[in-house]
Amino acid sequence: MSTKNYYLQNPKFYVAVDCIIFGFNEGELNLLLLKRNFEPARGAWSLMGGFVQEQESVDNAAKRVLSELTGLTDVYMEQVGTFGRVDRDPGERVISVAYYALLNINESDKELVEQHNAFWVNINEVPSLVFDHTEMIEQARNLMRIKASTAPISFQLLPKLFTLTQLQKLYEAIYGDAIDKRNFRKRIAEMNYIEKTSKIDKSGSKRGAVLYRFNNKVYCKDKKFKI
Amino acid sequence: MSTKNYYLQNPKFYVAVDCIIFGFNEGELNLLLLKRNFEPARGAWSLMGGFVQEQESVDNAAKRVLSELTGLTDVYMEQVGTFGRVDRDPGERVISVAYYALLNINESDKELVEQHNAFWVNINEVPSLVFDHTEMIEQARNLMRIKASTAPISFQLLPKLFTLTQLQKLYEAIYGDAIDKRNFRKRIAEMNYIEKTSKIDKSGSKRGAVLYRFNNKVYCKDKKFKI
DNA sequence: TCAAAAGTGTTAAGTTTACACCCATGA
DNA sequence: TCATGGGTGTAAACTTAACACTTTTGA
Repeated sequence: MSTKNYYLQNPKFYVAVDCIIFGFNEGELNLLLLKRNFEPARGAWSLMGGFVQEQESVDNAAKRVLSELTGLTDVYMEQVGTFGRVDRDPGERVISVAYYALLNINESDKELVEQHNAFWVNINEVPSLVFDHTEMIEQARNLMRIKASTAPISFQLLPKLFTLTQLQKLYEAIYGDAIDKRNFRKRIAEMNYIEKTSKIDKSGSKRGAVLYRFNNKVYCKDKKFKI
Repeated sequence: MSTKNYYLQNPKFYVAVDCIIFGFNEGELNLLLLKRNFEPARGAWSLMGGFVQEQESVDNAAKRVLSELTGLTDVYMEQVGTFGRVDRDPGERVISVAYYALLNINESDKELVEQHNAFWVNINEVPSLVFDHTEMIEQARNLMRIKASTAPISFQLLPKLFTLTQLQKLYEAIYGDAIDKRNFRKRIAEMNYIEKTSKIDKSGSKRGAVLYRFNNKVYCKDKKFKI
């Protein structure tokens, strides 16, 4: 068999990417979902997705699709997995690679989001979704939870300066469980790459809370993280 | 835009699966690798792979490809991830989904393995591989290590009856690190789904070692596992 | 009789959890 | 002056890690 035939005798497929986009605002973990104003499945809720093109890697397709919706580049993304059931998309056979993204809601382009008819939805109030998108979210959420407990990815969801109460609320939303304030702060105090600044946030309380910052350079020295 | 056009304007791709096949024998963790006697990259080492076909899911393609090489069905497999760099396969653009499989070497069909020019290679002595297969193995190994510490998947690599020394050697191979015998056995003793049998294995020592068995029904009751 | 693998408990160190009050401030 | 969120330490429970000798038996 020639090298050429080795490929030629096999079928080709549409390959898509779907993005599970996490955002955090006012103590709530949200997902950015589309209320589809296009076919197929017009009117239904879905993840933001798109097709892989000839001259882009699958990873880059995910970045492009995310940027089409949010205007953001350089966003933290991680592959969740590939969904390849024959009938997962009833219109055509499409193999889809899911990615999750973590971003700061306030940095996203609100106009673009509106144009796409996309909405931030509380992670505990996700509506029914097309195809296997519910399963994708489930897997993404589990992966993200595990990763967030062992690597400092949660800061992607926060502004550069944040209070410890914000950080704790975020972890409570990720884990879906309350965390003891003193134990939490004890653990944070041990990570010297979570740096106290001299700035105070007065928006959340009368007394004001110290603002902290994640210092990636310091983190890279030991790379130990556990919450 | 019509529903039809929605798909039609997009390109299609070859989609492959590649299998990272783990086996355990005589205290060693091995991978089943091909010394390719076919194009492309004839003569080079690679993972066993194959193309996804029209009427099969991606998961089923992985199962089929594994079974073509080993004769085995109902093997424990898990998706590692999708590798989609544009030039990852220099012959043609191919998007590949990697899976790892855990099986008992002695149950595999030795004739089929030989026909494919495949060999069991110690995991610490893996040769250079084609394309991005080295990276696939790296990821698979990490995933498997994490999974093996929190779910009873290691038994897939052992015969139905096994000694505690075998089990310990297996975990030492998975973690690449020595384990304290008494602490290990203490942990095993707490898992009452790892059942002592009345059988003795005399092959590994003069004295003989008690054979144990994994009882999945008992495991399913509490599903707690941690090694 | 001895070499080789099987089997067996205790203690110290470290980690995790539970828990309650004072502080600063703006309204 | 009081309601609100910010900030702080200790002790008990639990988990993990370190460690060495006796047993059995076939060669």
